[in-house]
Amino acid sequence: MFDEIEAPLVRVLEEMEATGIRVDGAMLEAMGRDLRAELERVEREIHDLAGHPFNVNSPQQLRKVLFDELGLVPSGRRTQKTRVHSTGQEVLEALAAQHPLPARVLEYRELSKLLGTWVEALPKLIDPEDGRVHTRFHQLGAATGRLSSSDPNLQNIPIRTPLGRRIREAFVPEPGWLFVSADYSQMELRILAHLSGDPELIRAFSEGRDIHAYTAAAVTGIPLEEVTPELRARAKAVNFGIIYGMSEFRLAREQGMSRDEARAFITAYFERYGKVREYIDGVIAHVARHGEVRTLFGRRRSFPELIATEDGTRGGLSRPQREALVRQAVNATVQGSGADIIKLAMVRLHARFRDQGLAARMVLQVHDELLVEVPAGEVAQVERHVREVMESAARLAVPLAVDVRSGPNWSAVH
DNA sequence: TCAGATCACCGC
DNA sequence: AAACGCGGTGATCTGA
Repeated sequence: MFDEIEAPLVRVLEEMEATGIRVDGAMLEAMGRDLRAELERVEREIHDLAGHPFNVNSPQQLRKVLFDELGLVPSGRRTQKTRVHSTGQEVLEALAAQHPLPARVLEYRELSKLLGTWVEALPKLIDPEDGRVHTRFHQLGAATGRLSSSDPNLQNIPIRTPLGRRIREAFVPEPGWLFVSADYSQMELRILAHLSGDPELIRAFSEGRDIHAYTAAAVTGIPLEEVTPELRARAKAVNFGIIYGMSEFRLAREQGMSRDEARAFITAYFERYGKVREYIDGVIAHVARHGEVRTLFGRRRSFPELIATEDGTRGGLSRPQREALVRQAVNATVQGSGADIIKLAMVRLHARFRDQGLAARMVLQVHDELLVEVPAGEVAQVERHVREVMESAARLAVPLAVDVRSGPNWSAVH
């Protein structure tokens, strides 16, 4: 782990930080003008609906307007520390049925988030020397072995909404260069298939299936062709939820199912993917004995509090505390193995570019994606090298599939 | 003016 | 009592 991955990665990250990534400041300034105008319009609508002005950015003031003044019925969801009524996204979506204001607030929040966190912040961080933004990569920024990124964080640039995606358009290569983006397809589920050895999950990936649709069919017994988008979305939630140790409570809440339906779905999942259940139980037993878990390549994360005591007590932890640590331990094997694999790929890809005399250079890593800035004439070669290096970084029981695309900005490659 | 807590929300 | 893992950032609020 240290000699072959972390030690050589130091220089790779150092070079990526020094290289930075080019950001089109003028484009963001123009977006900023549009967004500010739009934000003011939405803000006026909100104030009209409330009957008076207030700071929409203040959950405290918003709470007062929604629940005291307009008399909307709270959902029951409370905030974490102060246990007051939440004004979070899910709550506002539900409240939208009662009054037009919550939907406007959701709109306001999207605009204000994009404007404040990226559109206004990024231009200030462009180095006037080279027109590029130089993030910091923290090699062990996450407890699982993942990188983190700060000042600015370039691992959480928007992509989900159309407006958000426009921010990615401002990330551009040098004139005459292109971006090549490569991302591991369903990386963590493939790792789970490998670690658990589950034959059904392995078959799905080996046959190149749409894993969420496949799971939906496998769990319900419905033929693959008859899986509806809604059913597929539920299966997708379960596929991810398994990696995170999701409860039936949350699945039910988020998918609009009853507790019984959610429980049945999860039960059916483990009946179909039995080795996944065994794998999770195996990790839990291992950490109870050794107080640590290991990833595919031997990275360790310590959980001393989870070592089983002689008398079977929980070592001073409440049940929720212990369960939270167990979820962390199980997830760390999967997420950490993903980190191992992409970090090794980065080390090898850097060496490959050097050995092949290519000018191409890695500029970003976003957990399962590498973004490379490439002279136009090298694109075809680099695409081949990137795919080859990433796909062969680990030999798993399933193929490690990589999607590779090139384009003129960071939005165009997705 | 500043630090820390809180809430909310962006990504994988 | 809590309920899905890993991060970072901005706005607000509070108190020094």
